Order: sequence, then C-alpha cells, then structure tokens
Amino acid sequence: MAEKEGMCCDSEEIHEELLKIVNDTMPEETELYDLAELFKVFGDSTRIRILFVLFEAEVCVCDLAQALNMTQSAISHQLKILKQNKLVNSRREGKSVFYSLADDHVRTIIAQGREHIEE
Amino acid sequence: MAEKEGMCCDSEEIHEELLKIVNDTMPEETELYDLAELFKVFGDSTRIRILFVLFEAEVCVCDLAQALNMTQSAISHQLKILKQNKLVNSRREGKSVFYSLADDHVRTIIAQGREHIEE
DNA sequence: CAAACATATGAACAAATGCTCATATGTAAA
DNA sequence: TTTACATATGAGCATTTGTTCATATGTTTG
Repeated sequence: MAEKEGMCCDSEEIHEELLKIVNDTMPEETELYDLAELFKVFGDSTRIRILFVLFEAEVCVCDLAQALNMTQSAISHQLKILKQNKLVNSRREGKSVFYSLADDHVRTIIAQGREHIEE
Repeated sequence: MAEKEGMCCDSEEIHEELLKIVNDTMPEETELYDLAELFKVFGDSTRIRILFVLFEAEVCVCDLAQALNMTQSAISHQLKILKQNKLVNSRREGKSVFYSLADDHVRTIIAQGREHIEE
C-alpha cells in the first residue's frame, strides 16, 4: 500500500475504520452548527439567570430586569437571542411583553448540566 | 406604602412575590457561572465534532486531527478545554495520548440538544 | 393628538474566543 | 545521547460577543 499523507501513530487499519465510522455517525455540517449555536445560548450566565426566573413564572421584561438587577436593554437583547433559538415564547399584554419557557428541553438540558458540575 | 424606585408595569404585589421566589430558587452565583461555563464548552462546533468522534471510540490526538481535518494544535487546544471541564479523560500510551468521554451526561446533554433543534 | 410607559434595536466598544505559528515537553527508537 | 514522533502550550491576530447609550417602535391614557 502506498504511503498516505498525514498518517500518524504508526497505525493504518484503525484510521480507515475510524474515518468510516465518523463519516457514518457524524451529523450533517448544518446540524453540528445548529447544535453548537444552541449550546452557545446556554453559555452565558445572564441568559441562564433569565431561564431560571422563567422556570418559576411567566414574567415581563421590566420585572426580569429588576429581578436580575440589570438594564432593560441588556435583558431585551438577551431575550431576543433566547427567542430566536426558540427557548422562550413571548406574549404581549398591553404595554408589557411577557416571556415564558418554550418547552421542557430547556429544563432537561439545564438539569443535566447541573448534575454534571455537581459530579 | 412609599413608592419604590424602579417599579414598573403598574404592579406591586407581584414584584415582591417574584423577587422572593427568585431569591429562593436561583442557584448561587458560582453555580450559575459554572453552568454557563459548561455550556460554553458545548457551544463550539469543533468541540462538538470531537465529542461525536469520542462517542464512537477512544481516539488519539493525531487521529482526531485527521478525522476532523484540522491542525493538531487546534485539536489539542480544544481537548484541553474539554478536559478542564471534565468532559473527556486522557490516557497516555507511549508517544500517543488517547482521549475518551468522561461520563454519560455528555451524551444526554447533546441528545437533548438534538431533540430541541429537531423540534 | 400629545405624553408617558414598556419594549426593541442599532452602533460602538471592551472583553472573550478560536485558530495559526513557533516552540517546548514527553516518549521511544537508533 | 541524538533523532524522530506525538502532544502541549504561549503569543499574536481576527472574529465574536455582551453591555451601554441613544433612540425607535408600540401601547395606553389624558
């Protein structure tokens, strides 16, 4: 067999097999990107805190800002990201907009995360 | 009752109740930070791809680099982050270092993420 | 309609992030 | 010990990200 560029670890069979398995089981490029994008949303403590508030109740923007002691603008920007990624829903009631959790995956994902860091 | 600074939405009782609930159920500052830190790790498609390879087998660094068509250095940097957050373990065998999944929370978290984006 | 309130949004800026490049460390073979 | 291979790591750089500030949009009330 001709030498292959980039071979390493002195193994040859394992590479082929590994590459085959990876090709078979690795999700599509776009799914990988979407997955990373989703977790990026959970990767900010402000958004995590917003979600913890929404675990308890449906809350309007200014209440969120007050509960988390942050600017209305900062909260609003983050809510937009949460909504774009379908983690929250919004409902207008008069001048206020109330936000709530979109589905239970959010709870599950965060619960698993907590389990992990508690070891 | 004296007017409170920062009141909003023309409600008063709800605020107090909300703030109480939030104080009771919101995790500690450090846990929130750690949680966000953990999800940040999942929030990069390179690291996600590494994890998908490790779902299938214990793999050494250069094989990972080859399978994902990336630099050894880039992979090594990301593996360090994965290891710091206890998502992977490593084991030295001669010149090579083999990486493997640390525990099943990783699988669960990613599985939940996939479910979410598939709606 | 105008004024007040609640929310959304664009620009700007500082901080964090991921890759590359060069090089250091660690291990095995000659 | 020297050489070669596998991995780790620090510095530098371009990109992304979260907040602030100013302002726009949307809604209710006077």
